[in-house]
Amino acid sequence: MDKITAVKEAGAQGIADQLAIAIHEHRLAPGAKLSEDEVGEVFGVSRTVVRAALQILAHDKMVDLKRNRGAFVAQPSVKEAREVFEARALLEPRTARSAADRVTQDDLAILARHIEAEHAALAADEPGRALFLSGQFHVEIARIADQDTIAAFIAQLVARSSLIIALYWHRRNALCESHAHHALIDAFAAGDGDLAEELMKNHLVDLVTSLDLRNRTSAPTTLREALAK
Amino acid sequence: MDKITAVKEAGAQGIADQLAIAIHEHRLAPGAKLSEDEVGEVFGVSRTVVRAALQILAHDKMVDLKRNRGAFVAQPSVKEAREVFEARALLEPRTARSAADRVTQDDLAILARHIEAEHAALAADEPGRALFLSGQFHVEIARIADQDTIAAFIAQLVARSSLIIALYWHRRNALCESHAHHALIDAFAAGDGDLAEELMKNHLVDLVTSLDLRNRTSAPTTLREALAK
DNA sequence: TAGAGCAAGATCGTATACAATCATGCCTCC
DNA sequence: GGAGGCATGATTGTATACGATCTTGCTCTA
Repeated sequence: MDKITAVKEAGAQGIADQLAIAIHEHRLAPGAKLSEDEVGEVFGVSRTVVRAALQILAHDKMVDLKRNRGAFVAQPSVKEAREVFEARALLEPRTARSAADRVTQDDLAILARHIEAEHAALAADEPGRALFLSGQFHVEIARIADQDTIAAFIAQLVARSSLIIALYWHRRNALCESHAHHALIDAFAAGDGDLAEELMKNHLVDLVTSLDLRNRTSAPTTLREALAK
Repeated sequence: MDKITAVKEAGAQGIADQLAIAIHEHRLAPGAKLSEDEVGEVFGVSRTVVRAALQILAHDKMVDLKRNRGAFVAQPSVKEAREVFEARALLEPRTARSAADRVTQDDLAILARHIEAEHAALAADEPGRALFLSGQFHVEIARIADQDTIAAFIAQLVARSSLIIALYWHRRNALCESHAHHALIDAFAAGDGDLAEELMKNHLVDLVTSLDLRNRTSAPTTLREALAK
């Protein structure tokens, strides 16, 4: 309730942020319908501002806007999933290197707190929130590199990655992420750009290989899949 | 008139596209005001859809939305300009390599037509249109690489580059672009990914060095600049 | 005469009302 | 009994009206 009034003051962007976090934390599953009336009622605003929020999310590819049908949480296809991680592979390693060159003690403390919060979320049995924080870790690195433009791209790609993980997650090794992030912090602390770039590259490869991206389950195959079973 | 009715059917995205092209072709200068009423009257739609179009452009950083003030064509800062070309340097060379591996005869013909149209625009004394086509050449390469996600990023970066060029263009050597693009086509035709990647890398460096990004003229310095003169 | 306060105009932000479109269930006809 | 068509309900698309905020020019006072 308190959160909602704060959101109302922030306008459409605030509502978009709240919805994005809910999607990011897997509290809204891919394919879920976001009715304008319903969302508006929840946040206590009219459809006008809800529509603006949904447009923001649609532009970030987090929801699909179907004409005269409504807004649905996006269901990235296998091709889209590959493309997202392809883009991350181009952007993030070099950005991690830049971050290693510019990182400050304050930045290191912030990153450490991120990991701490992630562990706390896992301990509290909130895996969705842990995943969200794990993603924010990557965005924070771009911020440290002082690259706002690239950071915006990475933020979008991380959010889409969350949807991809919701759809295609296969291996259940939640711990590997933390180790990779810890190793990155160590590389930052040592100011080792080469190592940071390499670690990030490998970390992204690990992420992709933990997914099941064989071309069987495409986006609009839900009904066919139910049939096959 | 004919164009406007077509846009009206395309809705907000159509209006956003038209405005984006006008900005891209330097027919709308950085800082120009885009009044909702005025735009709505021009396209024959209400403010509702105009607002949606302006939001799309704002999300792509082509217009600045100032609360209770209105929408203005963006004026990228020097920092933003550097960041845009930094991002392009990360994305485009590797994408050019992928394109070289996947290019077809049809693709080569399309690229050739792009350059042809660019020359025609220059001959017709439409340098803005030539610049627009020159940018689309880069987007087309991402499309050839079959990377829709990266292509969307590059499209945004190219559009922002157009604003940056409008603000910071220095050297007046319009021909170098065509040569670089011709060389890229040759590399594609030869299927030489290494060469394509290197050519694109150098091409982007050339673009940056043709700009004057010394930190004197920041975004909100228009009045101070007028004073100094 | 210069500056501060105020008021009027313009423009944006939001809500609501109406129109258009699509999905779904029912009815009729074959 | 099944399939096609139609009507109804729900939901989105668009326009318009009203309220909030900012700009700007005027006036009054020191």
